[in-house]
Amino acid sequence: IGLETREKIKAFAKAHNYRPNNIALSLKNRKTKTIGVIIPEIVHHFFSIVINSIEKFSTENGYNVIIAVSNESFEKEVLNMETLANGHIDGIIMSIAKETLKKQDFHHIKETIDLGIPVVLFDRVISEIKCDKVIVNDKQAAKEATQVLIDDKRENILLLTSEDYVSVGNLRTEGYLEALKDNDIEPNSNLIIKVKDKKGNQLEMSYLEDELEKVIKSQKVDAILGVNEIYAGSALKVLKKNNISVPKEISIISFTDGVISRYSSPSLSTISQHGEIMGERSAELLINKLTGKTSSSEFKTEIINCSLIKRESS
Amino acid sequence: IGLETREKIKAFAKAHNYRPNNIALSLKNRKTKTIGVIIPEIVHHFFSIVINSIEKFSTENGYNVIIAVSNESFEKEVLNMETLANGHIDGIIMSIAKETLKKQDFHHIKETIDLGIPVVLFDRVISEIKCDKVIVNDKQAAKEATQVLIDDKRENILLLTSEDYVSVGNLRTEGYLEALKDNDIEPNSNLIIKVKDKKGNQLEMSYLEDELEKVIKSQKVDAILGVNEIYAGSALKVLKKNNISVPKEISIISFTDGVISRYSSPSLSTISQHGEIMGERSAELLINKLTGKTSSSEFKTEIINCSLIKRESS
DNA sequence: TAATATAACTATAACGTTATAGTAAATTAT
DNA sequence: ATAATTTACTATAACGTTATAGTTATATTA
Repeated sequence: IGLETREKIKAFAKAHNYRPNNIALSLKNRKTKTIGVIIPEIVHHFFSIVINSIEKFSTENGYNVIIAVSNESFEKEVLNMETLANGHIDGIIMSIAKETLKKQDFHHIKETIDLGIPVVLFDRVISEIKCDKVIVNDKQAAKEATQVLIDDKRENILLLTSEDYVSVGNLRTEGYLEALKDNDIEPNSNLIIKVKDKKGNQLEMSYLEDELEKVIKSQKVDAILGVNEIYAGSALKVLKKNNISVPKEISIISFTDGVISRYSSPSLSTISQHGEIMGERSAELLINKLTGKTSSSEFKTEIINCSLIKRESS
Repeated sequence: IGLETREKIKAFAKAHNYRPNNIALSLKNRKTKTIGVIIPEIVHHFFSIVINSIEKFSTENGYNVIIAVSNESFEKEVLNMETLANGHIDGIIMSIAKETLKKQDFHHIKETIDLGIPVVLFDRVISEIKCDKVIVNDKQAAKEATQVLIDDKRENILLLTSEDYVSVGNLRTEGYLEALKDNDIEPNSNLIIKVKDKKGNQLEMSYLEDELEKVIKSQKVDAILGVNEIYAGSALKVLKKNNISVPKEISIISFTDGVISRYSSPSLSTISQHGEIMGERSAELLINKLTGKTSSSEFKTEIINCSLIKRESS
């Protein structure tokens, strides 16, 4: 088409301020240029960082982001997937809800993949599903953090972790145990608190606080490893209440490098899971699949290295 | 249509696991059943609460939520609006970026409204635009909080606020000044720190910390009112560093009832803006417009009452 | 000038859905 | 048995876009 006519058409379009209808385009092209993200929680430092990063990378690459929140519920996750899969999106990035992990029912994810919709799992993943994944070297990071505590002559390290079915909590527990073993320290089951999930985390936290108070009154504890900063932040409150000085008497290291860690006092040493990188990598993996840059039958698992950020609590 | 045939058709549909294509439906019905949300930041307690609440209410009412982040940038906000307005969404809920407020350029919002797309503004709003709005009684809340401090015999109240063009910061400053006036306290301009926006809030915070340190060393200060919890949290760090006890020597009240306030020590007394309610009301106002429940030419401004949550810092 | 290439214009089908309307068949009422 | 009514079936157009292909007009080359 000649340059002149092309300009004329563009001018005409602008004059009549024409805007292409994206819905019609989606129908025609059979793609929506939209990525669906399903996360368990949005009011959560790590997840909001990841979303932010997904949104950023996707926008730069011409994709919109649509967000659905499962609120840790299996039913809502299934519903979200079905809604999104019905034509709204080209692909899905997700982190699995706790309830789904507990139920071990992943049919909705498999069905979506079978429908030809690429899925990328991040952080909370399962080996059973064949798809791209982005995870953190949880076990190694927990091991290293535990080692740091041991090197500081702390041998009675209390672990604040989640229930077993949460994959990341589990891996972190493994790392903790391995570090103990490597240093010939006998693990003490009284020093492992598995925080029970309760609907509404108010209850969850009071459970943690009660349990922790019991333990520090009956056992020698000179360090705490928390699998997230809410647990560590709550622990700090309990210690303060009992006039235990941190890090002198008990030092603390926690997963999740969020805002609590930075503004608590003493500020918490944390293990950063680099949510920005996770988000970016997830979006990249998905967009590569969507644009056909990578084969739709080969799957990659990217492992992000955590890093320990030393602050006042250790 | 007879019951029998209806069942037969449904059975057939299920057998062939038919799923209606939402894109085709959107094209046909000229509505997408999707709400666009544009916010300045997502890694931010207040905004993530609001989004969560919008998402929840919208899902319950059969709407999806698509999120765009302006990152406080005018250009990105305009871009986001245009993308969303091109057929992706039925209506928009937004909070205006700082840069946009500074520039006072709201053409993109007006154009969207002129296109027949309903817009609801929340928290950061502007009177110039005719649309539904959901705000908080910022001025009154700041006034009341200041009064609480004055009633506690604090007369040298330092205000940590944002630059003038941010409407909420401005209103909170007004409330503070009014409370002083009501109590015949002469406002002292040295006690008002307007935190400069810097790209990347690392710098922003060190500015705040430097300024605050200067003031507390040169002036008598016995209370601090912060317009958000990041400012208050940073202030707490400065006070701790200078061995000033909170709340004994200086008491603190802060806007934004987030996670910093709860886990800092002493925990911060805050003014909650009730993000859940804001989100829900915003979604409700928009959906009412979309479903034709309310006239498209009448606009409401809902005012949410803040509430003071007393903790250890005051 | 004829042959060829380039550009401009026009028409149709398709993406998946439903609303509309018309016809045919079955059922019910008179 | 006929009329009236309900139900079943069929066909077409429309939402806004582009790909495809065919036709006509203009410009370039031999």
